[in-house]
Amino acid sequence: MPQQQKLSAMSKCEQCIVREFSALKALNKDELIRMSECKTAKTIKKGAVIFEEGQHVNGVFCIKDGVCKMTKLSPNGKEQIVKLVKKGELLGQRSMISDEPANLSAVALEDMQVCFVPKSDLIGFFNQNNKFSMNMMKSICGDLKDADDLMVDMALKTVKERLAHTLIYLADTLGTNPDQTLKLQLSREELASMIGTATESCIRLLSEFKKLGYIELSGKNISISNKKALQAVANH
Amino acid sequence: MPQQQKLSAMSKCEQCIVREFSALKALNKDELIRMSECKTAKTIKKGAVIFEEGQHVNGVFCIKDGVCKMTKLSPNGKEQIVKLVKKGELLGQRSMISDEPANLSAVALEDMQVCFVPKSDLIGFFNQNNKFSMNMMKSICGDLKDADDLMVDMALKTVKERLAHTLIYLADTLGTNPDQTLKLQLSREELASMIGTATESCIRLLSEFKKLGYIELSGKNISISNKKALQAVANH
DNA sequence: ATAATAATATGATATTTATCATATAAAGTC
DNA sequence: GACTTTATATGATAAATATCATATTATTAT
Repeated sequence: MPQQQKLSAMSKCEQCIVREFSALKALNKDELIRMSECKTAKTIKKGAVIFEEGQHVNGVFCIKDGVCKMTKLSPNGKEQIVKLVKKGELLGQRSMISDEPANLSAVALEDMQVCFVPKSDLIGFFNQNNKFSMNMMKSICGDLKDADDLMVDMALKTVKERLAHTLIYLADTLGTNPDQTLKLQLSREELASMIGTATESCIRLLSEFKKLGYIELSGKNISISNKKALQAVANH
Repeated sequence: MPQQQKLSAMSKCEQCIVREFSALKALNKDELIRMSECKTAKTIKKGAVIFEEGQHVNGVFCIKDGVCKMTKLSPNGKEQIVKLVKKGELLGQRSMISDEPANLSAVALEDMQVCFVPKSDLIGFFNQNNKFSMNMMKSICGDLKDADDLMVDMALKTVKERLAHTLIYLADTLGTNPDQTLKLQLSREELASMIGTATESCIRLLSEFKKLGYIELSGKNISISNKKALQAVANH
């Protein structure tokens, strides 16, 4: 039963690649074995909601595979993508640590494999492993820096600059396929809601970049053909 | 020598009001006494730079009195105010915890009284007092939530909405004088750089709010005369 | 396959916001 | 106090962006 075997291997945190990333890398073998026992593995289909703004999460999701978007709804019903979270990263820490309902919704952009670790168990690790707490704090500090930077970009950069920047970010952070297209496929609406603009404006600027020879478009696939030029747009 | 006495009282963390706010409230009397010995009290004049983007801070400033702005310079030289930090709050934690140069500059908006606590001493408190670490983490999580929310506001709200929101925020968070004017006096340029717009646009919208009877202006003094109306503008 | 639906694309126009110009008022400086 | 500089204010205009309309192309469902 190779299928069964695979599932059994999957369930051991001490053998999971994800343990080498995020704050989890501070956990020792014993702690990882303990985590194996308290975690719940889940498969999440593309488009499914992992948790929603306002919901109590009460634990952390550890992303083994896939990417999700963190979004917030404005009073007038528009959705803003605040950040993307990918393989190797954690989800829901802020809400868990603050003991507050989630501030953002998490929605899968691809099929995902995640493990849920309940708060009670994590608090145990916090108390007995200082390096783990410290790592978690550093990781949240990184998120804070990113959020501040993004806020400044929103305030000071034009939509065109933000689109150029976002395309480079998508290529650098989430990678490209052998044919150079971005691995993560976003709808134009999603791309627009990452950069904070109307879908039509986003489409128009993509067309413009295409005409200038900076990118290529075919359906949902986007590839960067002149990264230097895009970078120049992004930085001024 | 009442003056001398006052100074001596000021130097004891265990008697400082600020200890009741921020993550410091988790420290016990012994720890506060220890902190008194390692801290350095400083007076900072309005307009003075506390630390600058890119600088290594290597500790935390504890604000006993006054307000400062945290700013970031864009590549094209424009300054964005990312947040205000006031009495009772800490300054420089993110940079210290991440072990990175400061991401933002801190500039006094009023005369300030602050105490600097070196990193080495704080790390000691982190290691021996779990509640302190946890409080610090919660406080940074709060900052992260604020940053995310601000980012969404920048992306989805108009300049008018952001100005209305900011005026209410200034009144609620930093208070008003007996004559109803906002306690914190910002230049039009600073107000504009909080909401992420051109100074002229900010001035124009202030005039508009004045004409509508929402606010009153006299020099640098701003007072809110119709909070409900402003709130309505801010929320839609 | 074909119809129905949703996503992408592009034009026309309105709105918002920035920029440039200039006037007035306030605050520092000698 | 007169002068200089800086901040505030407002008009005129340009640029950026949103909105509405409509076509075209993909996707999905039957």
